[in-house]
Amino acid sequence: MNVVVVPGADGSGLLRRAGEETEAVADLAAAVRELETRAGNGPAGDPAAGGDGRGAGRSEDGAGPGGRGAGRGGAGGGAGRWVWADTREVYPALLERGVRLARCHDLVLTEGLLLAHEGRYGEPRSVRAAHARLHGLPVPDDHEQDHAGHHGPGARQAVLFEEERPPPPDAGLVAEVHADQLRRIEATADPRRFRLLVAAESAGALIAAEMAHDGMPWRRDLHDALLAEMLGPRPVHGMRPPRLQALADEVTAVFGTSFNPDSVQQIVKAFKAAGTPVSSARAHELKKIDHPGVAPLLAYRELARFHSFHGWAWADQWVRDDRFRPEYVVGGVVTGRWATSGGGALQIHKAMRRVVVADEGWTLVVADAAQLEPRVLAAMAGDRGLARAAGQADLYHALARAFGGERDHAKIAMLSAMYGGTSGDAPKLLAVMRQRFPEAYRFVEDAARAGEEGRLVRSWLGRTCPPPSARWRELVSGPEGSRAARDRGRFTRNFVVQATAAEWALALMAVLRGLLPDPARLVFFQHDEVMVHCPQELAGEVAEAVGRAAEEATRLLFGPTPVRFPMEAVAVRCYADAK
DNA sequence: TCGGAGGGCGCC
DNA sequence: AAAGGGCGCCCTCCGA
Repeated sequence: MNVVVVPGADGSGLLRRAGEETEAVADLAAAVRELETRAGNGPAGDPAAGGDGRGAGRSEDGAGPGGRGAGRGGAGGGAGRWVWADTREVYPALLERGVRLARCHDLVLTEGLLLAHEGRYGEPRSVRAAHARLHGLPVPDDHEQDHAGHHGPGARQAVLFEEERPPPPDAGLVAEVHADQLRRIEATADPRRFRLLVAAESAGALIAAEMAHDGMPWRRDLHDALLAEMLGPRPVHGMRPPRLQALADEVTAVFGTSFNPDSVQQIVKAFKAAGTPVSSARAHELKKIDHPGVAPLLAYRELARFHSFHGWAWADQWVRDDRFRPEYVVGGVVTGRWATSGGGALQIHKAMRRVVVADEGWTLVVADAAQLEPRVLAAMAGDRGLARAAGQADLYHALARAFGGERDHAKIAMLSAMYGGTSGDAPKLLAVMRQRFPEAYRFVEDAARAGEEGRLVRSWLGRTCPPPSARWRELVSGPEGSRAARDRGRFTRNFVVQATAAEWALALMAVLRGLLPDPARLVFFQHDEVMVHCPQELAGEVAEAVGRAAEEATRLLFGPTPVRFPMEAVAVRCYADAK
């Protein structure tokens, strides 16, 4: 049975079960826990669990979402769900109380998916807005509480705008919007797929909150040691670290005293004055010329980037108690990939992986989907030849013969087809692809054509791309029109593949979450890669769950298909040791 | 003083 | 002739 939840002040809230009156409860977490347990989703957490984030990642947090029986808590199930406006407004507080839930329906995320599908991309997604649309009333703007701008743990508690926030909608209104969404889902082109999309997106919202709660293991002592090794001792605020200053001095000595190595303009000007002009200040441009300033400048830039992205200040803000807790934004990318609103979790430099170390007696199970996007294309397009190759562990190797025996040529052909590449050997290789894999070729070409003509495209499950802007429509009928059309064609061409790959990954995580034995926890997700933190003795079981989740995600999306989605999991003590 | 644009580059 | 998808983040620069 579905239960509507509206959070109130001081841990209270409203609950409304289908067909019943709204019930006000003083302790929302306790009431939710009680109902979740009764619904057979397993213990929803230990009442004694405190709010200590680090401890919560360990053991006293109680069983997860139904423990190992909660496979149905994944993306598929049609059983009861918690229905609420926005997972980010409800779930973190429940997690603090040790409550974990199997399934939810996130109305704001779903509204976004539905609006886009209905060709109304970008309209306000709030429950109030949805309700107003439903009744033909004036639609309020989304009250932007996205917390972007004030980053850092605790930003969510920022009281700055507390006064201006409208009171939460009543539970009846929420239930009404939910019912309307269910109707609209049934009206989509393929309701089964769209239901799956909504379930996966909502599961993603739960997972994102849980990962922020549990945090990724992050050894601050190792991080500090790494920084000291690369940059020297920590400087006072605003100063360059010693190693960085030394490189800056070196560059300045070459170019003159007022030279700022962070200034692109000055770099280009300086190389021009030196008689070695460059078309840009990019590393690969600078590497082409012979000048004594190049080496120290590039070394400076690399270190400077490290200092500002992953330095002491970053760690102060994002790492606490040896846990990195970024803020994920589910569906933050138009293709359905996640984004982050702080912490840069999806751009963590590979060199930082050596500070990601499992707790004592625990291990990290790391798995990534190999060659996910071409496999997704093979499955979507129903191309027999490509699907046969995608049945192999190394898709590009299996394709090599079709492209004259060169694995690299097969790879360039596939990437060019998916990204719209046309440089180098791409045209020649795409001609081969068109001949040998006509359905796959046509699939991406059709998507590109749709984009060029200003039409919308959809992912496999029904996520819909944004419409072209008014500016684009202007441009496309002007003198530079073909350029604008091509750009949008490349976007839609890539959208269908990237968005479906994101769906597969979401489904994988949703299923995996339900299969994980307690107290194993998902702690990191990056597009096609997941990390689970678990006691060493569970590593084998977790690795096996990853494989099963990949198979189940494939079955949920594509049904029977010869395409394989290999997901090899390795158990490592340190992230840097994975692959 | 602040915000946006653009460059550059890390991740997928 | 060249031409490549999606992001976030930090920096400089420039104009309101």
